[in-house]
Amino acid sequence: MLWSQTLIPTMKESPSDAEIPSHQFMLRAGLIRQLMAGVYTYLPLGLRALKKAEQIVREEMDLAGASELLMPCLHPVSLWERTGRFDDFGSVLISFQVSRRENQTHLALGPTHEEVITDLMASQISSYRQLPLTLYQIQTKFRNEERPRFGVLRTSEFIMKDAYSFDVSLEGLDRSYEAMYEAYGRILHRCGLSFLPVEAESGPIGGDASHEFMVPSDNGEDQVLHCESCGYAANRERAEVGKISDKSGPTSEDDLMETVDTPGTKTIDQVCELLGCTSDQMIKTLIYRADDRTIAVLVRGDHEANESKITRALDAEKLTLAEESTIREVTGAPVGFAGPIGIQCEVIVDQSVGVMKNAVTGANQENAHLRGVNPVRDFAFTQTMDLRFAEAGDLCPRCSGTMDMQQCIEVGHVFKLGTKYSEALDARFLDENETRLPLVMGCYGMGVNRLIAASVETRHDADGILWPLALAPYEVVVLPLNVSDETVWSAANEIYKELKDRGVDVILDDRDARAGFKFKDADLIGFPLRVVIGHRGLKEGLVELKWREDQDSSNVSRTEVVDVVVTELDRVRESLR
RNA sequence: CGGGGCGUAGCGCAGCCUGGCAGCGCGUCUGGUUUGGGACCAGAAGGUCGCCGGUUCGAAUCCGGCCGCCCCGACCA
Repeated sequence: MLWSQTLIPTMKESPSDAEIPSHQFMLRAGLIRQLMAGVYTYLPLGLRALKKAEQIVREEMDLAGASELLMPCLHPVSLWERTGRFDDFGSVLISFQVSRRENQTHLALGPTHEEVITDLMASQISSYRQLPLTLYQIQTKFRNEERPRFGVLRTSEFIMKDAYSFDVSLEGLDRSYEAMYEAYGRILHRCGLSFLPVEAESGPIGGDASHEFMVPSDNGEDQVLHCESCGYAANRERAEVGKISDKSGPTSEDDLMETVDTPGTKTIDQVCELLGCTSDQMIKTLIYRADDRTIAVLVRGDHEANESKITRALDAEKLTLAEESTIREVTGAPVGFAGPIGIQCEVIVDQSVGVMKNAVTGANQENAHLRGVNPVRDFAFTQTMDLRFAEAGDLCPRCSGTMDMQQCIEVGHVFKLGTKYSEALDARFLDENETRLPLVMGCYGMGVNRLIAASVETRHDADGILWPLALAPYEVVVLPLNVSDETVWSAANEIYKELKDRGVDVILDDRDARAGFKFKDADLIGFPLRVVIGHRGLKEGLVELKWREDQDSSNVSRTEVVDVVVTELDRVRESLR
């Protein structure tokens, strides 16, 4: 490609809308332009990077035994109603009415494709002999994000690889899941990304196992708890907290419980300030409605209750914070003064609360708290549970180590779905005993443009992007210092053509611009390898080679440069296999 | 959807408080000089000052409403 024949609008300055490096550099390097919040055009260079990521994904999916297909973006809403997800998705699903003759048809733009593919399988699969089967597509998804952000990291329209596996049994699903899990690791490795597979919350999509593939990055939206010593890693939503071994009960040195006046203190912070204590000395009492039950959940004041854990602990379907009227009913006080002592409902206790000494908590009467509260002595409970979000420094649930927490970008998510969708959409097959059974499903998503954004976000320096060879829009830039110098220009042109003939992905910067200007652009865009041709070098029969990630350049004979470049590229490609 | 910020030339910004010719830097175009890390000189083009309404002799500037974008939070197969 000749630079002058394509559109590469680089920018010297960063647009003020962009805050994180990936957004800034993708704009400045001329990869993307914004159309509206959360919606971006991929310019020629951006599209090339995207296509490279797609191709890696495609190769690894095929290698893992999956077959590519292409499903529609346009879905009938009726299909979404059959699985109940029209309501589940709410405003995230983009849906609208269109006129067809005298009728109105209700359509949606696909945010994911479990419904469409399961409906397809319902009509196409009839026998166990057709299974197992894994299908995938690479396609644009639409989600009306409440708040798109971070440039291309979280958008309303994005490209996803989504795969779906269909098996006769849970054992089969395990094998299909394993194959996708392995493929995801290979994809991320080939993209040059460092990553962490972590245990994840499967959420409303259902199913009993799920892992996310996380790329550590300060600007990621997810938090991952990770144990260095045993390798345990889990999304903060999911991460367990190791069992606290402290079994000490109350002692004679413990303070006696007393009531203190705390007028007008609605929050933990206000109580702490008034009583001169810290939030980790407080017991936070949250009143929940779990299906038909009212439950008080006790967590330490500085901890955050994890509603997923609470829901599981109670074996509940639906969990919501109680209404003010319910709180008054069980505590006899307005919101803000709840405590475990004398409360008129069931109480469950986080394990960190079980080992507290001389704690402060609500007195279940207006404008009063209790001081010197000691669990067991002052209020009874049969057991403690893990009910809160894990935090950095918490004990690892698998070994004796402690966990750290890191920000991550989620680039992939794999689920074991089971039969939720096949049952809802009646996708069944006959097994060898002539029994009609629902297909056992798994689904596997990967954000293709997130791969690109995550790469830029984690691989850049002050001057610009540091593309891995596998994702770079062009692997090599040929840069003649002065295109009006006939010998320089013809040498550059020849090298460019020879590289192209040898299958190298190369761009020739044929612009009539000053050297410094072209260097800045090459660094900003971050082509992995740069070949500089100038008259000084040519006089001695030399051209210059420089890797974007290296400090120093090297001089190579004009006659050998093409061979050297091809060999070097092969060497680097091999190391990323 | 709550809180905050911003909207003036392609990009980055000043001007607004205190109403009176719409500016600066970069980029673009023309000519010349330059040519290994975002050159220099001379000239030029480019604007419904986000939109609508109000106040005023006069509004980028003051007032009201709306829209858009960014950030924090809530939300997120």
